[in-house]
Amino acid sequence: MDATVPPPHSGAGVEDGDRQPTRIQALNREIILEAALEVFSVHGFRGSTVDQIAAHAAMSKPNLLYYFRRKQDIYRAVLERTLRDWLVPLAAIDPAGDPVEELRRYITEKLRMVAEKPAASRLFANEILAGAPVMGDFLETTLKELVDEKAGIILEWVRRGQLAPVDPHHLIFMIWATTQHYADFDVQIRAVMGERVDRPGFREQAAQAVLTLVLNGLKPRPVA
Amino acid sequence: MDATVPPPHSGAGVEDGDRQPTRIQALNREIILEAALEVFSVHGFRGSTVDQIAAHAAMSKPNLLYYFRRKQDIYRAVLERTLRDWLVPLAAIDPAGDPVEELRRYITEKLRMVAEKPAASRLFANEILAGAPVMGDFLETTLKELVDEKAGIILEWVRRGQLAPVDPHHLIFMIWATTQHYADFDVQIRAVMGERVDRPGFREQAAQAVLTLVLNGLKPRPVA
Amino acid sequence: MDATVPPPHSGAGVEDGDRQPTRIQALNREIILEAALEVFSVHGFRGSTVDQIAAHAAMSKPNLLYYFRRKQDIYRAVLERTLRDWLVPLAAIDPAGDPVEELRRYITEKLRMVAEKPAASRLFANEILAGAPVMGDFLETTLKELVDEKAGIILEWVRRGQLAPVDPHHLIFMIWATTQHYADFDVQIRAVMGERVDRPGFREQAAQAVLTLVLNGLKPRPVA
Amino acid sequence: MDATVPPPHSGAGVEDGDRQPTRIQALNREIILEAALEVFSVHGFRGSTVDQIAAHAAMSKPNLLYYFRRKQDIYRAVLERTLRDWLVPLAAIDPAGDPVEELRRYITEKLRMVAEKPAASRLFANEILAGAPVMGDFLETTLKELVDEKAGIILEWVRRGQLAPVDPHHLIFMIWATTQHYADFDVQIRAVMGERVDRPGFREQAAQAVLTLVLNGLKPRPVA
DNA sequence: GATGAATGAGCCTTCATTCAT
DNA sequence: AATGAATGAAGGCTCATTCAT
Repeated sequence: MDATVPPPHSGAGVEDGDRQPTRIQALNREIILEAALEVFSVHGFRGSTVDQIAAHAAMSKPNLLYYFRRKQDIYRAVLERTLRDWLVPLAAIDPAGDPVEELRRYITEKLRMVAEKPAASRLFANEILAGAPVMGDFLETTLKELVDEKAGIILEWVRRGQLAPVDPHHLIFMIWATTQHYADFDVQIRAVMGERVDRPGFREQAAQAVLTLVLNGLKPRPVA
Repeated sequence: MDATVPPPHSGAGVEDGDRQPTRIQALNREIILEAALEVFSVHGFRGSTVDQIAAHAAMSKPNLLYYFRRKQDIYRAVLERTLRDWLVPLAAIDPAGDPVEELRRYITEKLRMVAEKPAASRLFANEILAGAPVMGDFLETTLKELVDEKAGIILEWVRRGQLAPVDPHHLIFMIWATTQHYADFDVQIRAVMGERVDRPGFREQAAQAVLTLVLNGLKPRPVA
Repeated sequence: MDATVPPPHSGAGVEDGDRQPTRIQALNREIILEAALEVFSVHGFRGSTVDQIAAHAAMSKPNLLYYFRRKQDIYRAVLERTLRDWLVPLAAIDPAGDPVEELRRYITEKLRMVAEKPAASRLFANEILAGAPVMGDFLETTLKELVDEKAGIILEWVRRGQLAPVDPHHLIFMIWATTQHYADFDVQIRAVMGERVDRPGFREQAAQAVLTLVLNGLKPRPVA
Repeated sequence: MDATVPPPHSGAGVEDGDRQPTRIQALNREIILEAALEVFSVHGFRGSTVDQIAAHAAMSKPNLLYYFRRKQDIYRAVLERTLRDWLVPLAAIDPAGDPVEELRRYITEKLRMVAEKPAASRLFANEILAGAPVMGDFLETTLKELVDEKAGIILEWVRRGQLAPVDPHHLIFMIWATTQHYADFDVQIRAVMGERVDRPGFREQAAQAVLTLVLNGLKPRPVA
């Protein structure tokens, strides 16, 4: 409708040039992303409103949009930022290490992350439930490559008899499922467990259960 | 029966009087619930629109609202209906049966249900991620009671040495996590596994992996 | 962001299928287009608001948008509808007729149309001033072809000595300019002429002036 | 001079005090007005944004508003400035000169101005189409007086038989219409004429056509 | 039973304008 | 003289819901 005129907003906003962000910019972006994580992780993209995020960030809506021009931009930013951290523990699996030990470390680390930032886990869950409209590419490229690599390592361990014979991909899925479950289904767990969830030691107890089941199932057994 | 006064009851529409629903009414309600499941399971309650559901049901929006007066009513109905089926396999765990066999049956049954109606699993996931605003009560009452009961059974099995020492609640959570994961994170699994997902045998392979890990982890081991 | 779900609004609105419009639909669309003409012709596309149009149409904004889903759609509809009528007088120029008489008829007809629907003329003026973002294609195809055809006729008249030697395109532009001026610059004319504008006979006087100048300038003159 | 109290005058910004504008101030005002002309002339007042103007002026929005505190102020300034020049050729019509020659000069001069600053012409057109909300007063006073005066001169020429009998006001309108048309409807003319518009000689050709038609129509004719 | 028509409330986004530096 | 940051007030459009037929 308007090809003759430069797009609006070209003289404003924060994402314009490539200038270094000022201190207040960095701070506010941080605040916004934190707030957005909180909101998006509960209601998903479509169910969340910019108003909610602005309220969480204690910021006026237009000011929030001064930092991220579109709701999508905020969403993408939170998602990407969290994605960066998310794969670190998996990537750290060392083919030269002891199989069971490596897996134990991976699971433990993952549980720690999930306990520390359950909202991040829920954000992913929501995105994937919605069909991964934004994260789709990432899943099919970066994630797939990493998983395939690590699956290869696990397969090798199995071949060498260092692990019970298990399909490595499914093993990885199971670790994801069990570790993230404590964040994603937190409400359900609280409903069932009641106050026990907040007692000290609950996290350790959960970790113990996950490790016991997964690792015991993996340890090569004497032929019986 | 004055038409100018809104009907006093909540679930209005067709459920009004005490008349039996006609065949077409029952059919349409069925169609709507099926459509609603499809839509809500992807976008959650807030992210879904009545329009989408109406479109899926190939029905006009006012007609749909004739059967369920409010979006919430549809949501609640589809949720409740699915809940009824959902707990059957868990409830079926028999204290008198063989522990490993009972668990194997439970897991297998759960995987079958999830594979057959993945949308139902996603509907729950969405509801719980959103904080279980509707299902909350159910979780804290019906579900909790059932889980506690079954946890008692498992605990007894452990005491008797029929199972490795595992916290029964966490065991149940892990079974939930791993079985539902294949539905809830389907998109991710497809992204990572590619076409393999649609090959025959994939489901069996997944079942095998879940069973292997969980059950092997549970079988009482020789003192080593 | 949402490729997995059919586009919203698919079950609503009026433009959906190819069904015949009901009587009330036709009526309301008419009312809306009339109101839109009034508003767009004054403020142009970007300067007009859907609110204004709705107010002019004595209709709520969402109801208006029920008939035309986007502001653009309304604009395009008014424009296209007016375009249809706009070229009729030009198209009617008959190569077999008397040149001066044909032009007189054209000018007179154009003045009549402009006097009857000055808003239509202003709508065009606005669209063209804005760079014809919507009408551009039409100008370069339909209009150009028609003008070229009629220019050919005029040129032939000139060649035969039936008209003074004038570039036919420029002649057409001048007729457009002078006839539309009375609508487009109405405010200015009123400011300068005061009440005289509303006196009976003003229109005829204007027509006389236009005809006198243009046609006298065109009549072939004795070689002097 | 208290900084916490808003300045009492309307045209604030740099025009504040009685200080002479520095060189850079004058320059920037010039740049802004030039940019504003470009933008307002295309989209009109309501359709234009301060952002667009700032972008055209390669200036930050707050800085622009430092020079003109409100969008209206810029608009008014650019309009008034252009108005000053606009009437010069009309004012120059000399009652003592040769009628046809005077008109030829007026038309030629007007065409030159319009060709040189088409944006100015479009700015007027937009303002008048919008109902002359800002220029209204000017039209009813200054312009009307000038036109009336010149109309008197023309009338006298007609009376003396130096011009064909034409209503002088309408004659002036026609000259305005035809001369400004080439700027205001430039897009349309380009669409119809194609590349010919940019060929050398096009302007002269247009001038010739306008002069031929208008002046031939005016030359007193032998009684026929 | 079914649907066309209508609307208040809300949501994303833009924009003129102000504030602080 | 200049700019980053902030905001109230729209504006376009969607959506759940109601009304009338």
